[in-house]
Amino acid sequence: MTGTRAYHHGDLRNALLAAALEAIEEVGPAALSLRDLARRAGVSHAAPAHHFGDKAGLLTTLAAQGFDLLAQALTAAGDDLLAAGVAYVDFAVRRRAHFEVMFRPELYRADDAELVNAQGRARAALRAGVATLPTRGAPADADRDALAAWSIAHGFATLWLAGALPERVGDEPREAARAVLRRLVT
Amino acid sequence: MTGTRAYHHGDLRNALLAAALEAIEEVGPAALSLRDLARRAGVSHAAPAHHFGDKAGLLTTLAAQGFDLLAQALTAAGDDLLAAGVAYVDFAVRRRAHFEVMFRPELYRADDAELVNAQGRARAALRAGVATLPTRGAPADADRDALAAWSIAHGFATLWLAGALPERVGDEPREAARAVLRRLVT
DNA sequence: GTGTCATCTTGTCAATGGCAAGATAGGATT
DNA sequence: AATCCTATCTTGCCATTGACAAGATGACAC
Repeated sequence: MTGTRAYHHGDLRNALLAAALEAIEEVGPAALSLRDLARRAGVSHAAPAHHFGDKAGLLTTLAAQGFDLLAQALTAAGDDLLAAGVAYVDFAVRRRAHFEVMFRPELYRADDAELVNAQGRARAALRAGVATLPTRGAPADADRDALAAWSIAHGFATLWLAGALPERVGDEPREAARAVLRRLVT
Repeated sequence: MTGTRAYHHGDLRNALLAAALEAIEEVGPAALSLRDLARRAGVSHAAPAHHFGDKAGLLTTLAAQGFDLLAQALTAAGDDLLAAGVAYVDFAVRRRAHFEVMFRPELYRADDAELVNAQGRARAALRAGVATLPTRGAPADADRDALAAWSIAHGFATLWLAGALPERVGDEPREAARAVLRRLVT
């Protein structure tokens, strides 16, 4: 992979993004070091700046990528709300680096056009899943139901990632999430 | 407040903690700068190290303080689960700096004794509130119910803090939280 | 009055982000 | 084929930061 091409890396942009995902899984998005990424990719310390401007630029790209991947994952989960919730948690755990960046807007440029578009796609996919939830009470409660579903999935995912959950929950996020989400959905 | 006492500040430790809370609300816990805190308190750049060792030490103190405050807030909310959930969200919003540190364990020393104790108190207060939830199905579901309640409150709180919620949710976290939590509790 | 110790300062070093200026290469134009 | 052109990458630099070491100061005990 790391063929030492002289001067021109060939695919530095993607190599840096891949290295960033690795590094974020190790030390978190805030402690990310552009110079470390450059070392991992075998280029000089200033090379990343050309492709992303600054650290916020790189994280903006990752966040947009993340919202896009989340939209895909939710869409693939289909119309079943429970399945969508499990897919949400599964996404957070398997694409941990992306997920952690996505919900830390102080680290990236939240007004980036491509990012905002990807956010819209993810939001739409979320709403599509919630539409199958039997409305309790007035139909105007749809918004609240959507929020409740998003909240419980998001809360479980972040607590899982933070290591805040008791051990007896187990090490299988999908199963544990399904059991918890069922409490709201059924 | 900032009386320029020569050499001995008098209450530097607390002054630094207060400055840290301010700074975290402005730039987040990861971007916290010990030297900035020193400047805010009017002392030299190395003064914080004496009281907290390093940055992780200061954040460990804040996290422990936060779990303690959360335990108090949940206890004060009483036995009503809905009230406890609202108190949880209210805590996250009003004590944002504490809350953000608490759930970022990579920033502090998670094995600190005082911290672990405070975590235990918060956890106990949480469980006490959940005990009032009518168990659905087998009694062994109590754990799942507790997790579900914690997840939905935590998720709503973090989404609120991340600014991820749509504007139509409003600007009153307590009311919005009550509406969402009711979906699970009732 | 003296000693002792917590508190705080000054000085230093390595690492980082970001900027500026320059070097290189690959492709387009002629 | 020769030249230009532009994206890509490098080297060099500076300010900021966290952390450490050594020293200065003053409060308090005796």
